[in-house]
Amino acid sequence: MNIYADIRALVVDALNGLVADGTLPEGLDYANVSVEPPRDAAHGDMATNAAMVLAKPAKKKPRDIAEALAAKLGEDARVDTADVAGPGFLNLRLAPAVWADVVKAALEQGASFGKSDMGQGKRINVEFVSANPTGPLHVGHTRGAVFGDALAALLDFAGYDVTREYYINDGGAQVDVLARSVYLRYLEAHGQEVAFEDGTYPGDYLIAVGEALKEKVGDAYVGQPESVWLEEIRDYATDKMMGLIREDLAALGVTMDEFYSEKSLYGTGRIEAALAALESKGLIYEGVLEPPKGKKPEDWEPREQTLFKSTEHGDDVDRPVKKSDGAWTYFAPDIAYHYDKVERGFDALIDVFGADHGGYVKRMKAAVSALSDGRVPLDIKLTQLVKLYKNGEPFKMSKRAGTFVTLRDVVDQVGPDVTRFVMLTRKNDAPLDFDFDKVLEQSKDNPVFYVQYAHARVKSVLRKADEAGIAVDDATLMAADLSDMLHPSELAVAAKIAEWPRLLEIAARTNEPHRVAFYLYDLAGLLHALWNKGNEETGLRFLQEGDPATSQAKIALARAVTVVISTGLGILGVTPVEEMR
RNA sequence: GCACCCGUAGCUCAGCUGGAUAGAGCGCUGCCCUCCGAAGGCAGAGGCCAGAGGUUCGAAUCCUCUCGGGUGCGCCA
Repeated sequence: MNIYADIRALVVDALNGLVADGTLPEGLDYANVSVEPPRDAAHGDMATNAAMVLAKPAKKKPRDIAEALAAKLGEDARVDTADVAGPGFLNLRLAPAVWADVVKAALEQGASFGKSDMGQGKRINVEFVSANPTGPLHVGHTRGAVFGDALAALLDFAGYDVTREYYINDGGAQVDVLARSVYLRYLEAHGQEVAFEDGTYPGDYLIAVGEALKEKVGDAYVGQPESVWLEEIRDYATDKMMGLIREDLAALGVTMDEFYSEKSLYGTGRIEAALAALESKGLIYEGVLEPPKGKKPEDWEPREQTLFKSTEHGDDVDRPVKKSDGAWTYFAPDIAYHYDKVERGFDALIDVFGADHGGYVKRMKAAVSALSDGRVPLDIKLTQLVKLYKNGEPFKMSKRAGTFVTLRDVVDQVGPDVTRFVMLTRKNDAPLDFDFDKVLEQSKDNPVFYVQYAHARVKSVLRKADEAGIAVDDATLMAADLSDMLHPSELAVAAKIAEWPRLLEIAARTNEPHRVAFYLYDLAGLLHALWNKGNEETGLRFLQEGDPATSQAKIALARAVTVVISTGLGILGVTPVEEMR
């Protein structure tokens, strides 16, 4: 049940009625007609801009249309009043029964409340994390992981068929570096002194891998040249690293549907096939790129390369797919990978990258546009940096020394639920401050706590009601008489609940799961406000001593709040708590 | 030099395919509470939405330019 959609349908019906009786001309486009919550509650429950949007095409004054529309809408039982305001807004005040219905719908639909079919079962691929398989995930990856997983859940809830996918960069030079680093640890396991030069990974996490390798192959590789061991150690090490990464993701509660190997694209003709597809469209040529203006690289010299004419699809310059020595650039397998996604039949693609990859957005979009002839949209979401703090002090880390803060460090300290919620308290493209102490604080300043507390408070009421012998199962609550739910604080909560399906549609359409987190915070705030009012006006308390019927009506509203909070937290991947401890 | 992201209250940030008098938390000021319906409550001050043009009935939102911050810019993934 989406009350906004219902009322919009009502408005459209009324408009059609006006067309039928000749007040409005035929053939009007209603696309821009919207029904929204007004910014100021004094304006009513909902407002529509229909009169203003249609004034020009209908060649009528907005206020005239609004008044005619108001008369029609007033006939519906759901509309109490319809007032023309300002330049032609139509403010609607809805019948109390509408809010009662919303509460009941939430109870009836439970965990499905807010689900929609906007996705129409379309297949959508969300690629995220895709960290190099050279070590454990760090904080930056954590944000991408949480964002991608929540986005996937959000889209799933909105009716899409979602695939969560991880692209394993196991085909480039970085996995050779990994292999050499593991080899050093392997020698170390054999008691040798080794030095970690630049261009190797010094992190401690490879010690165990070196030792495990020794267990496996003994001294077979000691003193041997790279040609003997590189390939095998590389495969062995990337395997181990992916195991590590899967465990990290599991600790955060993230499960991928698909791990796609870059290496599987090599030597199988896949890259060649993707480029042939581009070539057949006349988008591949041999050419020489202009050096970037202003900042010219020291060793720049013109070279002929194989280029993808990405400028035909919105990029700024054409991009090389082959190096001057004939080897593929990293971009070539990326093209092949995205070609594969298109060929697997996805209707839409989403890539989640770190903000430092912002420079690749246009070329990836160009590639997908070209490969799918513009059929498959690709949205690329960038996640900004996470700045770590402890007690308000910046938390320094150095990747060179191998002392970076890992996903594990974060999850072990504050838990997966807190980690996930906090990561979504900012829009994806805004930097995020993460303070290890503040996120655990039990105070109103902490959104995680604030939302969980609202949920726990209601759960506590349900327990107390049960102890008092009042039935509070959903079936009973659904049957409660809500006609006395008239206090502004109660109606504000009900109205917020009514916004839930609409909020989800907006969040899914914009691919912005953070909106769910902000919404939950607002909803929790309204619940707390109502609760606080109950301190003074005892008639607003959920539990009314000796009056089961009234209690059940009040509790129905509260229970509906927990339905939305637990569903919302579920989308964010956070477990709602039953009580605060 | 070019591209992308960002610029909203003292601070950290929301702001719906363009909608009415631009919101929240912190901080600040004032009042209230000391009740396990605990982990505070209520109210108030505080804004040229970086700046200038443009489109529109209407712009924080869309377009152009300027300023400021971040990221990136062939043979690294």
